[in-house]
Amino acid sequence: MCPVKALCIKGRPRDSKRESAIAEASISLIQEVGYERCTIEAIAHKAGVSKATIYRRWKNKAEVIVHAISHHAFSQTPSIDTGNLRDDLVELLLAKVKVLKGPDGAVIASIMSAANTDSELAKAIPHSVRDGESQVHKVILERAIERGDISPNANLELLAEITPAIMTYRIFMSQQPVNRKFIESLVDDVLIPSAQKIATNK
Amino acid sequence: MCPVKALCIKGRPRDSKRESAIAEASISLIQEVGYERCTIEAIAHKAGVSKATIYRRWKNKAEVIVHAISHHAFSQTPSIDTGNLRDDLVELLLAKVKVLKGPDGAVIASIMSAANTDSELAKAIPHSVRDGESQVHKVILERAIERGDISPNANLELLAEITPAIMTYRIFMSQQPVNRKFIESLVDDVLIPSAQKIATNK
Amino acid sequence: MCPVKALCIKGRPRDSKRESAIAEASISLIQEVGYERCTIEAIAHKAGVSKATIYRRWKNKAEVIVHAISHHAFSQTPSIDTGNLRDDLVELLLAKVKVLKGPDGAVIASIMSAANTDSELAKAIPHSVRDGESQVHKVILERAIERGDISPNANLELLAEITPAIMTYRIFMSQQPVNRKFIESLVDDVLIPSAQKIATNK
Amino acid sequence: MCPVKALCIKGRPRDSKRESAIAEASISLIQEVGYERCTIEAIAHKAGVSKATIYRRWKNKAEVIVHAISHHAFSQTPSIDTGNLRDDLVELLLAKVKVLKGPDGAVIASIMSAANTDSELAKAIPHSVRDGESQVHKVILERAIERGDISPNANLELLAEITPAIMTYRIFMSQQPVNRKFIESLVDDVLIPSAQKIATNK
DNA sequence: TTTTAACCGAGACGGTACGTCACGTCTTGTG
DNA sequence: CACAAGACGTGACGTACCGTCTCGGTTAAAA
Repeated sequence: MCPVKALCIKGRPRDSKRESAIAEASISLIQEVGYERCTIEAIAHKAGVSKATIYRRWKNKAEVIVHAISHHAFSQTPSIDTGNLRDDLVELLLAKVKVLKGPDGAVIASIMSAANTDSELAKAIPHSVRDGESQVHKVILERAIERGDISPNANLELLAEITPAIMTYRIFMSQQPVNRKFIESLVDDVLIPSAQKIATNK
Repeated sequence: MCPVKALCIKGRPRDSKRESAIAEASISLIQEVGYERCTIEAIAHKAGVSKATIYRRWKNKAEVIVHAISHHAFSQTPSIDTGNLRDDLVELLLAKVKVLKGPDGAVIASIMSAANTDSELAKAIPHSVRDGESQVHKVILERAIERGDISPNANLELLAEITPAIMTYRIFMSQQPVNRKFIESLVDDVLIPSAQKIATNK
Repeated sequence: MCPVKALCIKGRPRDSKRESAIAEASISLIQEVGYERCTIEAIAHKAGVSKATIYRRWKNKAEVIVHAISHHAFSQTPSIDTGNLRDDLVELLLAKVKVLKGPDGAVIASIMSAANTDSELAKAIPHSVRDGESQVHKVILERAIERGDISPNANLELLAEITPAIMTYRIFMSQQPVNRKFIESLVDDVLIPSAQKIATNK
Repeated sequence: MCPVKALCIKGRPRDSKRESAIAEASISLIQEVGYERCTIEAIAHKAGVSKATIYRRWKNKAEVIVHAISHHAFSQTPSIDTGNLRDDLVELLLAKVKVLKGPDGAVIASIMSAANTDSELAKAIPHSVRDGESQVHKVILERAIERGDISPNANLELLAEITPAIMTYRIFMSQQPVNRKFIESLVDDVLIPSAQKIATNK
């Protein structure tokens, strides 16, 4: 007999393998057909799972997607070390564009849809996205600090936020090209000056 | 008889008043109930128009919205003149946040939905958004140039693109707060250093 | 475990009460407003059922109606016994006219619409109509045989088919009156001679 | 000046060629695609005419069809003369079946639809159908009278009505076969006994 | 000859019903 | 209880056809 009533869960326990199957199915469906045509029924079928099993765990399509995204290992930008900050940043951004235009791009785009529908829950998503992204940023920037390429006044967090913001904006909203030329001007005209700024007159 | 065959339009001409009625109805519905609950039937009813009249012009709900947005006059940020660049920018960004969180915020958010579904046509949208936004930017920056506050090396277009990008990202995607503190650090740590950068090491 | 695989029905079984509710709703709507104004949505609403539930079972409005009709118990002509064949037949036909002009008339008329659209499935309908009709016929004719009023050469099935045919034709197609005078001449000039015919010269 | 006001018709007169073009287009569309898919727009297009021109003349689709049918020359059964009544009738009915199963069959079937929808106006239609059909009947029957094959008591009109009724019923409603065997039993067991009946016991 | 009024083709328009699709819930039998 | 299967109510979608209307342009009788 179960001594602690509240912990005594009767019946068949949930199979945790289902969670991951559903998450994987969701992501690959988004990559294949896009968010709009990624239906719950299709996810269920692809995951070899029934709809009830999905809705027993999450109350919404949005939450299903949120969970899938937040457990998705986004393709990582490779570690970069050219020896100087400027070229490190350019290479990093070029690598990021490649990711955003690859299969994970559709996933990122779907975040934006989900975010609109489900503003409350969408809050949780970008952490995972940002966390992954900022890792490489940090390495590059820390190396630059050691070299003395970056002013101690620099706002590193903000710098790490600007790049995904402007690239997402260009690629998914204004549909403008994000080529090497644009990236170089972004690095030379914004990121480097900001990283090297002398003092705040605040 | 019509002298120029190609110009001789047969049949009852489309009533352009319908187009604008539909566009207005779409926008105000998005503002009232959001993109998801803005149905074609509701638009038709509000515009005093039949569904057929809508689908005769656009093949999709997405295209209807795209058209509506691209013809929408977004609320403008007021003209600002504090006398110095830094405060101009802070005031400008504060005003923009207000807009993005007001009724037009829902409209902007809906752009992101439409953009996913309708990547081809979505290209046309942001022009209207950017064009409106960049106007005030230009005034502020030009005034700063006259005062000598901005280096001739500054990349003004890029500067004008960063602000909407990061604000949209924060508000609609990462759901992070966009308060005075954040805006000030954005201005002081990124925009000003970039505007005043001395030379390109390219 | 289900021992017989083929009989093991998975998933929630269809609720057969829905079928009958839909059929009843269809028939009563046809009786009330006629075939043309009997919409699927109205049927669904009257049956307390959703459109999807209807379209899950039948692929067409026509098939819905076909099913409804083929499960409808048409109002029966009462049993008749005047003691002689001639008057039995006259009374029977008068009773039938009454039925065809009553609520079931609209239903019979709708058969003709459905039959045009849905020639394949319409085959199934008239069984129900004929089966009900022929019952009373048989009783009358068998009694007449016992009395010796009918020649053993008579083609009883054909006789039983002529009356609904000519009455349907008159009422629904040529819109001619079907009054007592017409019925008497039909009985005296066609049915009785045919029933009493002496021999086939074939 | 026009002396009789009522007769004074100004403006471009209606082109009567349109009426026939519309009627022909209607009939051939019914023959090709059936009543259900014979739309006003298709008729207009096929007749090289605008919808307005159609609705200027008739207020309904039903009336358009009614007019077309009532001006349609149904394919005639050929004149028959085998020398005896029984074989004349059999040949006649076989010829009629052929007609009903040919292109005009669809037209006849459409009458039934129109009759249901438009009970008021449908009254006018069958005259044209019956008139054409009864012609051949009459010739055959009159010849039989001359030969003395038919009793002077026979109800010829009723006889002429039974055949189309039962054949229409079989072909379009109960979908039963109308083959030579059925036709012979109809002639031998019903038509001939009725035609030769000795006296009315009325 | 000019005016006038109805005709005509084309196709926009409001309306109504259709048949489809996805969501999220519910109901079976089975493990 | 979990689970697969799939029925169910709901509500929006996009389509099709009806019958009306509004254009520019034509045609024949009336003035």
